[in-house]
Parts: sequence; structure tokens; C-alpha cells
Amino acid sequence: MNLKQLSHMLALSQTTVSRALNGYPEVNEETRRRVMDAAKRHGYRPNPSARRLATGKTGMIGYVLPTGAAVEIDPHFVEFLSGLGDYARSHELDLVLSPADADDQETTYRRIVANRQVDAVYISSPRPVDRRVALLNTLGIPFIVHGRSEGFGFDYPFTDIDNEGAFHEAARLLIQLGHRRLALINGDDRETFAIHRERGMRRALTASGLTLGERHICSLTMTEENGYRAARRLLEQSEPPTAIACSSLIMALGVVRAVRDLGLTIPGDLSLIAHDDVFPWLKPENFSVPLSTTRSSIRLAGARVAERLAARISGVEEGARGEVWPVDLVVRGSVAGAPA
Amino acid sequence: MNLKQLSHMLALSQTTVSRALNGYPEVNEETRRRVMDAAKRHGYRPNPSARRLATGKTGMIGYVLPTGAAVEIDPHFVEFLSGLGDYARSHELDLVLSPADADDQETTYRRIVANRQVDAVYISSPRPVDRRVALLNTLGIPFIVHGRSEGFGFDYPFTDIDNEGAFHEAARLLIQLGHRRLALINGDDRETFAIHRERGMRRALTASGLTLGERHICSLTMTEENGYRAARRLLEQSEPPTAIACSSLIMALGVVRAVRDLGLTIPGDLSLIAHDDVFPWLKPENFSVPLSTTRSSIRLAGARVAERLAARISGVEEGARGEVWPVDLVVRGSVAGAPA
DNA sequence: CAAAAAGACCAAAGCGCTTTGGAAGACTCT
DNA sequence: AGAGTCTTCCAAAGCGCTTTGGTCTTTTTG
Repeated sequence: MNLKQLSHMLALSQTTVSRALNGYPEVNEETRRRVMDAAKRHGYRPNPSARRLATGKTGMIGYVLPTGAAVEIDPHFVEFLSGLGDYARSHELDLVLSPADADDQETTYRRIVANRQVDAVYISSPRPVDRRVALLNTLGIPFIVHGRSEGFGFDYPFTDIDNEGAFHEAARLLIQLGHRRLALINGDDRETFAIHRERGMRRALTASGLTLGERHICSLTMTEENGYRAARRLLEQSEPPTAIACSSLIMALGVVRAVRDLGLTIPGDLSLIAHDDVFPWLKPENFSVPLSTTRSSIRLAGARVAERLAARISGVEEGARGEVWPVDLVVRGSVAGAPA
Repeated sequence: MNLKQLSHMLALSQTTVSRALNGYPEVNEETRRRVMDAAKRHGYRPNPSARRLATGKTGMIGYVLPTGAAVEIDPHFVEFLSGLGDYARSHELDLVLSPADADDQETTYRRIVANRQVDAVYISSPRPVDRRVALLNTLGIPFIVHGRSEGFGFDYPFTDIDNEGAFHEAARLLIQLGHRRLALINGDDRETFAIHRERGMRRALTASGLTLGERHICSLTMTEENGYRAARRLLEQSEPPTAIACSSLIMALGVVRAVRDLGLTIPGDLSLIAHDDVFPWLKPENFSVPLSTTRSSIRLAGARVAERLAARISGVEEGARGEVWPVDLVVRGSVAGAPA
């Protein structure tokens, strides 16, 4: 059932039927009702390919997926995706993942823009002065950055959480509890979020006349294993930290394992705070010692990004507004006063 | 730069240019070279929307993504996706995720098929007599099932691993080591893979005159937390198992934690074997006690599914062939003879 | 009451590609 | 030399939608 057939059986022109269906004003309400009704009754669905060709709109949002043997898509991506899906579903948007060589995403971005394959795209895990941001800005396709980049001469639209504030608060709490040797187990420090977290922590330490030494900071991809290694490295030093802030719950898993292996206890020997992206399958309250966290749902962020993308596609949202979400600090059993 | 312009500047018809580019035989090799050359020089890329409309081919493979507040996309999905992406990238295929209400995926499948939004789709986490398989079979779109369904009156194409064989071998090893009380911590037993694993384990037990009692089997979604709970339930019984087979490394993490909390040791008090889907971020050899596993890379499976989908789209593969991959049994420190 | 404006509809021209059904010329064969 | 066969190319017809530029009524306005 296509437009031609439908309009023929209604004894109307394709023009009128098309307009009736798409809500254009120049059609009699009575006629519109008739058309709508017939369309529903016969299960008419406009062919998206044809519509695309005519309008250039695809009803899809795009994401360039870095791939390659060495590249792993991490759980954060998925959870974010879930949120995006939540919103997309209720608005009949589809998501196109375009796999690209991790070292050459630019070509793929150019392709999907040139081909008009999607109406908008989003970027995740941005770095400072991220080339993708600059590229999309010149390419002129609607986009949102999940996270932040820095150091451009222009603004761009983003949705981010207050990573700096979160880790500032976490460190401040630990300091108030008497800790003097703090350590940070961070994510990949080429990414902006990690830089912001470090910055927040340093700011809190500096304010109390403390510092974050080279030996007290680790920066690794966020896996359980890396969490374990980092913790061992930190805790086996001559002057080990008495408190650790950790960028991910997955790494925290490794930290807990290391602490146990070393025969130490939480929070007796070590206070621990980790950032919680709110994974449904890994909850800080269910750690052997319930974990204190800085919490922000990455899933909600996904839904929000989808929402803003939709708004940009339809022209409701414009300009380069960035939004920064506050982060909750949730205190549980894993923090305590510094050991004597 | 579109076909019209290109053909005009070559003083050829659109027909000839189109054919030259698409490798049709009825064009002079010399001409073809000229065309190819000009196309490359001017960066001509056929408009995919137009091509879609004309051919019906989209160059995309689809996946219906179950979403909803209660639904979590699990890490297995992502790792599978990585593999799919690896293949898709090198063949210029894109992946379309169509979010759908988890309880009504059927509508979405019908939509993407009716709309010709993708050339092929895949299904994951199938259950016995999975409705999606039956639906796609009648809808007539190329598809591959990752995993297996059962109990239809027809065949369908799938790629699966030998879950039954894997857990049969695992159980057999444990039995040979003298274990008599085995337990299984399984995934959601509505899914076929879990059923197969249980079946394999029972077969091994039966062969030795043993049984798998109701009290020695848990079936839960595969999270760390559920692994912990299951292990505690099993180990706090009056006659606890001396060996556990576990369906996932993530659950095994929880099992290890439970064992420790109960003051037990691996492999002294408990032997443990888990299935390893080969996540780059969680490796069995790095567990405190290196974990024995049944191993099969879910990432490779993703690449294989993409490959078969591509083959089906191009008509190279046909029919309902199913393939079952063998699973490795990798023995590490977490198994030992049964305690006296 | 004639002129202008508004309302309701339509025919046809795209969008940019693929593919059908030739046609013209070059080659072979008897 | 004429008939048949390749080879190589082209004009034009889709694919199914949106949108432009009208037309024909009906209503409003000075």
C-alpha cells in the first residue's frame, strides 16, 4: 500500500493525502479525518526510503563506533545506550552505529554527514581539543557531546556531569575525616572527565595545604584488573594512602580485592570512594563493605542526549548551550576517620 | 556531485556511468577506467537514499534492542557488538539499533521489515520456541540467530556454541577429580543457552550415577550480586557442594566474594569452573586464584554472525544451516580434588 | 458589487539512483 | 554482400515520497 494507491482509493491527489497525513494546514479538517482514517485502516506507512530521498530526513541518529582488535566497548557505553534507547523508542527514532577504525573516525563522520545517513550524531568520551567536535562543528550536522572538550575558540552543545565538583567534594569529605595521604585511581587521563576529576581533587587538597603526588595517582582504563594493580601499587608503597578516590565501580572491585589480598580492611585501613555510573548489575550498596560513591546515572544522561538531539533535529533547540549536571555524594560504610 | 553531473562531465549517459561503477559487464574496460578515475578524483559517492529507493538495499543490518526501565543491556551484548562491528567496518555495513519495548518486539520487527529499513537482522538471547524466530521466518528477511531456539517444525540459520558439551566436559572433569556434590549457578533458565548448559551437566552426572538436585541449581540473571547470593545459598546448606560450575565470569566474581566471606578457600573447599565469554576487561587468569573456564569468544561470534549476514544479503549463503562451535575447557588453579 | 483574499485541492516536477528495452556500430560467418 | 552476433552505449521509466506553482471555489472587504 503506497501513497498512490491510497490517494486513488480516496479519490484525492497524492498531494492532498500527503499533506493531510503530515499535518499541513491547507487541507480541510473533514478531509484530513477521512484520510487519516483510511490510512490507519489500510495500515499505510510511508516508505522511509522515499521520504528520505525527498526530504533528506532519516529519522535516525548516528554514532561512530570505534572498533579494532585492541578496542573494547566498555560497559559505560552500553548503559548510556540504554538510556538513549529509552528515549528513542518513545519517539520512533532509530540509532545507527557506524563502525570505524578507532584511529580514523574522521572519514566515517564525513561519510555519514555527506551521505545524509543520519539527522544528528553524538560524541562520547571526548578529549580536550577533541578533533571530532571541531569536525562536526564545521560539517554543520546537529550534534551533542556527552562530556566535555576544551580549548576551542568556539562553543558547542554538550551534556556533562560535574566531575570536578564531585571529586572535589569526595576529597573534601576524606580530608575532613582526617585523611592526609589521599590517592586517585583515575580513568584514562587523555579523556576530559578524568582530567576534571583530578582537577577537582587537587583543588580540595590544595585548599587544605595538601598535595597529590605523582606516586599517588594512577590513570588506567577502567577495568577490574587495572583497579587491582593500581591499588597494589599504591598500597605497597612506603607511605601508602589512607584514602582512595576511584573513578569507577568496576575498578573499585579490583581495589577491594587488592585490599583483601594485602590483609587490610575497609574502612579500617583504607577509606574508599568511587564514582558510580549507576549500573543495574553492579551496585555499591552490595559491596561487602557498602561503598561510598559520587553518583550520576549515565543512563539518564543517555536519555537526555537523545532528547536534545531530537530537539535539535526538529529545530526546537539551537545554539551551543552546554549543561552540567550536579553529582550526588552518597556516603556509606567504606569511609571512616583516618587510622591513627 | 551526483551521477548526473558526473556523467555530464564525462560525456556519458547516467546508465553507463552507473554500470561502470557497479561493475556491470556491458561497459568497455577503457571507459570503466575513465569513469572510475573521474569518480575518485571528484570524490563522487552515490547517494545512499537514492540507491535505497531504487534497489531496496540499505547496506545496513538491524537489531531490535529491547529497552525499558527494567531492561538492562548486558556486557555480553556489547562484546558481541564489538565483533559485529569489526566485520561490519571492513565491509562498509552499518548497524541499526531499533529500540523496542521489551514486551513487544514483534511490532518493531514488522516495522523494520515492512519499511525495508535493513537488509538483514540478527537475534540474540533466544529462548526455546522463540517467537522472533518464527516471525522472521515468515517475514522472509535474511536473519541469523546467535544462539539456538528449539521446538519448531522448521529449520533456521544460527551460530551457537556447544553449551551442552562445554558443561558436560566441565562436570566430567569435576567428577573425575572426585567431586560428588556439584552445583550449577546458571543464567536465566528461560534462555536456551542456560537450558543446554544444565542439560550437559546433568548428562555428565547421570553417567556417573549422580544427580543435580533442586537445591544445587540456581538460575539468575548474570550479575556479580546474583553470583554472590547464589553461592551463599548453595554453600550455607547442610550438605554444600564441593564444586560449582558457573555460567558467567561476572557471576564468578560474586562466587569468589561469597567464598571469602564464608571463610572458605578455592580450590581447597570448593572447586570452581565458570564460562568465559572472553571479555577484555575481566580475565579468568587474573582472579586471585586463576579460574578454570569453558571458553568461547563472544566477540568472534559477533564477527561470524556479521559475516554470515553479509553472505545472506549478497545471496552467497542460503538455507537454514546452523553451526555449533566447540568450546575450550581451560584448566587453571581453581579446581582440585574433592576435599576429604 | 467588483476586487481581493482565503480555502481546498491538484498536476507535475523533483530527489538521485538503477534498470529495462532498445539502437548503433563493429565483427563474424556463410 | 547480407544476415546474424557481439559490444558498447543511451533514453527513459521507474522507486514512492514531498513540494512547487497553479486552478477553481468560496468568503471577505472597501
